[in-house]
Amino acid sequence: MPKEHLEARRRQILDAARRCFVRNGFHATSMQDLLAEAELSAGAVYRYFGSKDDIIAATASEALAEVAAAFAADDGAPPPGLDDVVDLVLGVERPPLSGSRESARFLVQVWAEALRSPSLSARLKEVMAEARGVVGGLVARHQERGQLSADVPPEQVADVLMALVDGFLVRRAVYGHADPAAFRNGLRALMSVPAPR
Amino acid sequence: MPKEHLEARRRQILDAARRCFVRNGFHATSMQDLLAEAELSAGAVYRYFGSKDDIIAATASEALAEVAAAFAADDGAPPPGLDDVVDLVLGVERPPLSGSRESARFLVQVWAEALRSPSLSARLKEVMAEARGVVGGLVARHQERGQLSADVPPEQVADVLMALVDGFLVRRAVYGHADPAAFRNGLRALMSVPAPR
DNA sequence: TTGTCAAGGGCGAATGTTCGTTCTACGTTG
DNA sequence: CAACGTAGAACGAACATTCGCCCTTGACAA
Repeated sequence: MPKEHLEARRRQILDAARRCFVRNGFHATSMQDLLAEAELSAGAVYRYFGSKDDIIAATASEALAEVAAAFAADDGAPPPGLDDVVDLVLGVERPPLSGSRESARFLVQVWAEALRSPSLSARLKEVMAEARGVVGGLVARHQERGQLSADVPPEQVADVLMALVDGFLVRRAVYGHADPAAFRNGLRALMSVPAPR
Repeated sequence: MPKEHLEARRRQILDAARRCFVRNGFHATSMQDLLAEAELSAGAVYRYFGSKDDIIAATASEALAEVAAAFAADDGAPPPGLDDVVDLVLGVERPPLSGSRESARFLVQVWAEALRSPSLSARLKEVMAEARGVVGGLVARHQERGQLSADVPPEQVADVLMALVDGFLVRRAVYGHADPAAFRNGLRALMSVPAPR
């Protein structure tokens, strides 16, 4: 009886917490908000988590794990077109990262929280460093095939691609209007600009 | 006596508030933190601002005004190279927007806060819509000169450019390592990718 | 089958703290 | 002396967290 029930309760709490945090941010969400959303009492929740900070850390960590998984899944995959990389990472077809506007909103909150939590910041940098490696590898393979000028460090291109993803997430979370197809279209156009001067 | 002194006090409070908010976020900053940073008493601060929310709104609004000004300054300017647009907007030479890591951090906090404040969200969308118009205009002029394929709506390209800026800000704020020159370099490489397939 | 008991999950009022805000008394200045 | 700014103690509300009690559950003895 215990094992699976305990895990289910934990999930119930984390899911409720995520909904609250998406709606109101970490620090503007009170424990009472969270308890109401989870339909649980204070005593019950505190049996599973030691403090509110623990719950914040757990939800944030889970979200980052999803991001890491989304990038790791592309590692070693047959090298797609370079803008397909963006597609993948925008999660047009890959649910975890881009799930919906809620995921984007939550990630923005995580960024903000990482600005004041050293441990969260460390974990975030870790995840992004790994992702940079994966994307950098894809870029390098394109360079070997001559589809991209080879005299620029692959990491620099990877940084730009990942910044595009972050920027897209911001637009989806904050501004609302973020159509992946239109975005891809714009990027495609940008990628065909001739060298300057 | 009154006029300029009042304005100076207001500035003193807003500057202190900004420092606090950058350090700890809006809601994890207490009034006492703020009072200590401003070296003022509660009574003094509440003479200038009605509530903590007013202070949050004022600092956020000020930051957005700086962003708007940075974009507006480029309107009607002689059309630079398309990656120069990115330079401008990254603020390599334009202090207000990119000032430093602190500005980027503060903007991330503003994004997060906009997720729960309708009025701030509205103001943010307003500013970004205007910026989109400016950048879209620059893109359109490039299209007229044949420097960019003309069969794509300028706004779509503008969205990508602005997402790049947002993404760059995230990286500067959160991950620390964000060298504008390297970024520009990576983007330059990306912009010379031949058409796919 | 039925009665008993120990264990533990769950509850929600109570707790002490900290929050944002207000109020009154005290300089300071023109 | 009047008027204005400022300070800091004081206030109620709301916060995160704790604590003692209830109820359910499963094993076991009768």
